[in-house]
Amino acid sequence: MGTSVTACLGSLGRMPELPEVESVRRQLVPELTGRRIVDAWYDAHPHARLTEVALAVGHRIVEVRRRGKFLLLPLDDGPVSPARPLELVLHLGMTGSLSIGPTSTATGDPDAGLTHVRVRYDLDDGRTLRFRDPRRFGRASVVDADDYAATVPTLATLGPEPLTEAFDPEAFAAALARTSAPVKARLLDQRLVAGVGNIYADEALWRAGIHPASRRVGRTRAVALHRHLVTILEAAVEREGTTFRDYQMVNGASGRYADFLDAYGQAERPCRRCGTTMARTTVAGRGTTFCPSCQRH
DNA sequence: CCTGGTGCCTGGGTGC
DNA sequence: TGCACCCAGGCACCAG
Repeated sequence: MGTSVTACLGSLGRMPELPEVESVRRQLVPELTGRRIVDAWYDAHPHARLTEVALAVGHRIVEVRRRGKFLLLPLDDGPVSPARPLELVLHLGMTGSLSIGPTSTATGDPDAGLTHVRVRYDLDDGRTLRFRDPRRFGRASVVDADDYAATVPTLATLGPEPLTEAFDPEAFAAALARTSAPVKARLLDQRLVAGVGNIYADEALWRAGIHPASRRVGRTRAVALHRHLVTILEAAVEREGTTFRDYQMVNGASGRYADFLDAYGQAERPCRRCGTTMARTTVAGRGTTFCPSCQRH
């Protein structure tokens, strides 16, 4: 029961996109599945995106799922069976991370030496799940399962999971054809496809040879972009296991992961495809790196 | 409906 | 060494 080591299951300095969140999910499954939440505490900061956190108390975590960048923890009926099943929704934002470690009674320190803890859940195995979030961009909410429209808007309109058959190339191409916004803005807005953030948007657009600010992406290029998105996300999910362990900051990414990046963080370096100096601009309000030569509008 | 712009938040980096 | 400034960005929200 319990452990003296606090396992960190977070982003460790990189913004968590689908592969990072999937990695966290896989680490959480053996720790949290079947555990009952016996007590809760949360940060009362007025801008904290923490709602109904305490409703989880008394309920067991049935499983640990993921949709896009959201972690979804369905809860069992608990002591008082609610009209609808409850679900704990977690989003790591930019800087969020989760850890499982000793309870406050074991250490005398509620946060076990950790900084910026926003939520604590004491578990029935004598350990505590802690949600850390220095910049408060993440969220934690207990909501009615599968009824997100009023509670988690982005989740309510979330697009298909890119690593499932629900992510269809023809539907993706058709959706892109229907928009006039920059293609990168559409990749980031979570409705066309779930889980893509700034890093993988830049990477996929580079691979597909598409300018991030392009407002016209025809069927052929859209299908290529779809294929590259899947390939890149699959590769990133595979690499996550090692990325968390030997974490080192290099251009905002871990040591091993940095070698994998062709666009993100590569400004002023030669394009790995054509040698042109990579450029940096702003698209959809986000820092964007691209090759001005081989990524076309 | 769609689109683009702004604010939230704070650690870390830069420039003087 | 100290200090002011500014950037990173996922998502919510708002105006047009």
